Amino acid sequence: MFFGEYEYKVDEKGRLPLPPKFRRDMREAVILTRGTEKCIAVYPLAEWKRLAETLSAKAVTSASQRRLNRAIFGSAFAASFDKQGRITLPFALRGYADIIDSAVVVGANQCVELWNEKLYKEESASAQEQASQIMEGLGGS
Amino acid sequence: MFFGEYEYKVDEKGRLPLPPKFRRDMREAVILTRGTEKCIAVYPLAEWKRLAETLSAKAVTSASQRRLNRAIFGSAFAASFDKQGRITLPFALRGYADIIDSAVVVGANQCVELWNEKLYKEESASAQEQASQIMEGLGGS
DNA sequence: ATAGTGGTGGGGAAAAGTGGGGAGAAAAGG
DNA sequence: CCTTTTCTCCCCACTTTTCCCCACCACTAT
Repeated sequence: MFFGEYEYKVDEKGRLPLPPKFRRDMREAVILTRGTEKCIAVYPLAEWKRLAETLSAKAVTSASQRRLNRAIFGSAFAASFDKQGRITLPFALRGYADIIDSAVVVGANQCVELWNEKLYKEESASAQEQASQIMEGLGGS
Repeated sequence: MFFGEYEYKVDEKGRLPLPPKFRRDMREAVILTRGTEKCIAVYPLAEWKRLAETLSAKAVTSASQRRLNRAIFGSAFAASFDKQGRITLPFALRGYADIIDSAVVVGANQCVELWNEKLYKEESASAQEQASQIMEGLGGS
């Protein structure tokens, strides 16, 4: 289980360190994919395989099957840690998530998300607002 | 299992490099065919044989059998790697997929697809949307 | 104060991307 | 049928990128 929020620099070679706590649960390799929102999702290898199987099973027609394969496997990249605990972010994903020289690393339960700092602030602000509205409706404080 | 998305140049002789990770799983020769969508599908030889057998088994009448053979084997081309890890794309397939001087190489689980860059962006956008909808249903992120 | 842990940066070796040239085979024309 | 031309395939060389390792600085905890 991943949680917490950290900010790290991305160096000129596209390398990003992950918090030591996260590394321990990702000893081997990880899979990087496009997140549903404009971020990069990082899965432990085993976790991603389970997810991929689950998703593939949902497609009924062969046309949507192929599409799903493209979306799931096409946007997936393997990455491993160097001796300093960093992973190299593929250029395609950096462009998608708009991650240039720094990234916010967010624990999101099963996976870890990598965000552009500004985008993350907006996202978490609206998430906060949504949560507040729900609380209002519940009559909570 | 193939995954990831890469862009390579196609030189004047119609040669296209494949990512090293893909080559390892295609040690010998590969089969190129027209994809169902406007792309070129690349299968490892063994994988393609299995696929061809599976399809042939579905044909009941001899007429449909001949048709299938035409469709499957007619648009299939063998290709092998040169010392630099490149394959030469048949002109017929390049025209079909609109691949001129560059191509996007996409891992799609059992096979690899080759796309015109612009066409792939369109396709992957809608594929991504479809995947997101399915994920919503699963409650995943 | 010191040793250990973690973030940051850079350099060197190896691999991969790109382009061009030459030999052989196939095809076309005399 | 032979010659000539074109096309294809294979090999070689160069440039760029990537990967891995090492070193430095900051902070923390003992």
